[in-house]
Amino acid sequence: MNALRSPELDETDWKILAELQSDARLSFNELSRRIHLSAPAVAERVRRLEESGVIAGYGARVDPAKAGQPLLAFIQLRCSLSRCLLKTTGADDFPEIAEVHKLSGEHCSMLKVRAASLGHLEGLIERLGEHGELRTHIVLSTQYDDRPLAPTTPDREVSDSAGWARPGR
Amino acid sequence: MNALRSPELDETDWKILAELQSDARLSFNELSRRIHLSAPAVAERVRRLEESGVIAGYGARVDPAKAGQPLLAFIQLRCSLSRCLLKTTGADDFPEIAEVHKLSGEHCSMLKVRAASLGHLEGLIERLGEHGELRTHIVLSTQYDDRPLAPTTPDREVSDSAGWARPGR
DNA sequence: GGTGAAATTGAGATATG
DNA sequence: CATATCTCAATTTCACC
Repeated sequence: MNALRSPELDETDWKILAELQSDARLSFNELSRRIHLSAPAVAERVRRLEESGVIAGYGARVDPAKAGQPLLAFIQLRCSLSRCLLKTTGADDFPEIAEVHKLSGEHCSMLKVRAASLGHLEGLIERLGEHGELRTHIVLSTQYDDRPLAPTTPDREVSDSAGWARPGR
Repeated sequence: MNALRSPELDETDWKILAELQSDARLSFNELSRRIHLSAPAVAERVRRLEESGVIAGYGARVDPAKAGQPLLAFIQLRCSLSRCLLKTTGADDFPEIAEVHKLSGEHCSMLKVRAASLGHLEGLIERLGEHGELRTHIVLSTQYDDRPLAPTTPDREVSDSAGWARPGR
């Protein structure tokens, strides 16, 4: 179910990912033109990226505001350890929940929710309040939403092991 | 540049959006089959959804962990009002920033960032710290990430105006 | 990884029920 | 507005260099 080796992505792979993240419907022809490679070569790379799971899928990006849900909020849930949300009730009961992350710190969860109106958001918060104490941050505006994943600059990763040499030799 | 009327999305539109969010590469034929409509009708609806901006685009979903950036964190930035991030320095200098939201409350911003390692994250936090006091929440695990936008259940929106009747009559 | 050609597939338009 | 069919164009994929 997993790729064997670490999916080391080279520069070409990142070019492909950049193009495909901004337009999932590019044909191999067009894609090969943009990154200056032959179509079969690109197809092979894309196939590998899909199989290894780096590319998880292709989806339409829906503008929440244009779709009638202009309000965005982050909600921190401080719930008793095992009675967290999604254990007592599925998240399917809350279509307005876009993301759920388990946080370090005080056994909290971070929710990202969307709502159609302040009234709607108020009701949602009330329903969520039953699962624990919560702290709500209402978003006033969004500068960047879901920016495409870009390669990490390798020059800064060196400090990961705090400069220790490998014990090998 | 804008649609004239409010983009009232009916049930069929939401079916289309659901399918397209989970698979952006569906052909009109396949799509029409799934929602039980004719291909031309579907094509017309999709065209309208694109033109009105409800569908903002189509993109590949990249798995950050599989792409070498397994760490996720939320960072609240408490910066002096006008010297907020993205005014002194562009966000292009920070490829690891996935989202930037301006928050209500204490003039804060909410950042969502991804990193390759704890060392990488540490360096990022240091660099961000120059823009103001910050509070970091490291994500331990993610239950839901970017769930597809779903229609808001209309039964709860009624309470928006707190039950007041229209003054018309 | 590049090049070529053949086969499959989907888009668009038209005419009809 | 749904259906059917047709045509055209585009892309995928294969075999070989």
